[in-house]
Amino acid sequence: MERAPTRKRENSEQRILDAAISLFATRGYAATGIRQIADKVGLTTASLYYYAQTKDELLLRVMRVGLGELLASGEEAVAASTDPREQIRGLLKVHLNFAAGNPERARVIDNEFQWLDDEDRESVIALRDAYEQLWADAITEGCRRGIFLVKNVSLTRLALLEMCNGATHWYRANGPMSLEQIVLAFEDMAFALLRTDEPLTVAPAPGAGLTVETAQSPQ
Amino acid sequence: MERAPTRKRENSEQRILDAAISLFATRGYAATGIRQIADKVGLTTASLYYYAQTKDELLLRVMRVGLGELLASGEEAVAASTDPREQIRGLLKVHLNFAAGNPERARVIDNEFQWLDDEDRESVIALRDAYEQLWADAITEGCRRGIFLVKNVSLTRLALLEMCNGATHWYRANGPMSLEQIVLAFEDMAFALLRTDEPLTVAPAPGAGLTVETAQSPQ
DNA sequence: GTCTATACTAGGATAGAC
DNA sequence: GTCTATCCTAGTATAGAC
Repeated sequence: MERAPTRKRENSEQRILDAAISLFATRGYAATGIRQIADKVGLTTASLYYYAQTKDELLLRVMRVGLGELLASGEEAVAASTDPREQIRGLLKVHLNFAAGNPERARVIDNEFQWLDDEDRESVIALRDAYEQLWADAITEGCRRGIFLVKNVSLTRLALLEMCNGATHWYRANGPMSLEQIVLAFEDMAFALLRTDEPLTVAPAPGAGLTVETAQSPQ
Repeated sequence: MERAPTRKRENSEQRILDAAISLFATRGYAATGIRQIADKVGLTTASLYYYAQTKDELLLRVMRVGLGELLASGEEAVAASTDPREQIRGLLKVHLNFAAGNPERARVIDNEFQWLDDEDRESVIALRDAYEQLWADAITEGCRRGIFLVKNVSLTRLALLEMCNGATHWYRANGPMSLEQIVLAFEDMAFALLRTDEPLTVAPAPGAGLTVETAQSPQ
């Protein structure tokens, strides 16, 4: 029937979620009051309850939507190539775009899921695990083919993701490095990590043959 | 005169700090009530105020002590050798021992300094910066000598530290990897990161100007 | 859809007895 | 050194008018 209420609803709904993201990111979920959210949107607390029945429903929605997008983008990136190197490149781009493109939302998703109740947390962690599995699969497949050389897939995956998430702490849109430059820099670091060090542990004599292992099969 | 009050005081004081660390780590500073701290120690909230005049004085003490220890250990590790590789090895060991040896305290130090007032936060960040500078100096010196090859010292330092801090999230004392094994694995990853891929394809002219950026914010 | 008004709980902090 | 008792503020959430 009438469209006005719907338009209005979508407006306030999104504004409430945006305000929640911003406050959850800077003050943490627990320290954020619904009064603050309401103030930021320009509504009263009572009005918030028209859109969400509890405070943690807001958090849940932020996480479900965000992780859903991340997972979808990740799956798309992985599907774009069968070459593990290209898959990692794609995942890096997706992850850094996500982390730097909306660092507040990324920080909330990263840090606040302890506040969800058991059931919700489980469903959110399932999304996160599915996403991390994309990385694990690409790394494992790269190792299987001898393109990557890592001793411990899980440790490497954690190091890579942790490294990328660091960007949510220091990335600024108007900083000295563009997002493209950052992606390139992280590609360098990621591919450095994806080769085990052992073949390199002998310090190269300067000037002498700086033989660097290129990606090659172990046989 | 009497020693009893002193002994008593030191006992409760440490117990209060330990309880605060544990609660700040699992629930966050803002979501932790002084009533919870008091309950955990077995005192009343009024008694807490005998030891600390405000809640954030507890947080400040945790951070000052912790970062002070970390900085001292870091300086010791760096002083133990002039070889940047050994310095990095020492810093890795110090950092991982700190992060895994008391992950709760490490998480508090890492995540909660936003709650300090401006003056206290400044002094705490100065400690953290001094510690991070140890890493930056070791990396820079390694690059100067042509031992390390990194494009961006700050980005690499951040990636390394972020990677290590990840251990506070997943390390368990009774997990499948011992702390020694983890240190070794991180040494591999760290030294992999400290050589960028690209410059290695060209043998660096030894001693010649391998111009390396000095420490600065990565952006 | 948004409001006013309000219920109820828990927060940090203090005074003063023991 | 630790307590009881209490102040005041801010928290989430709800009822019901408009």
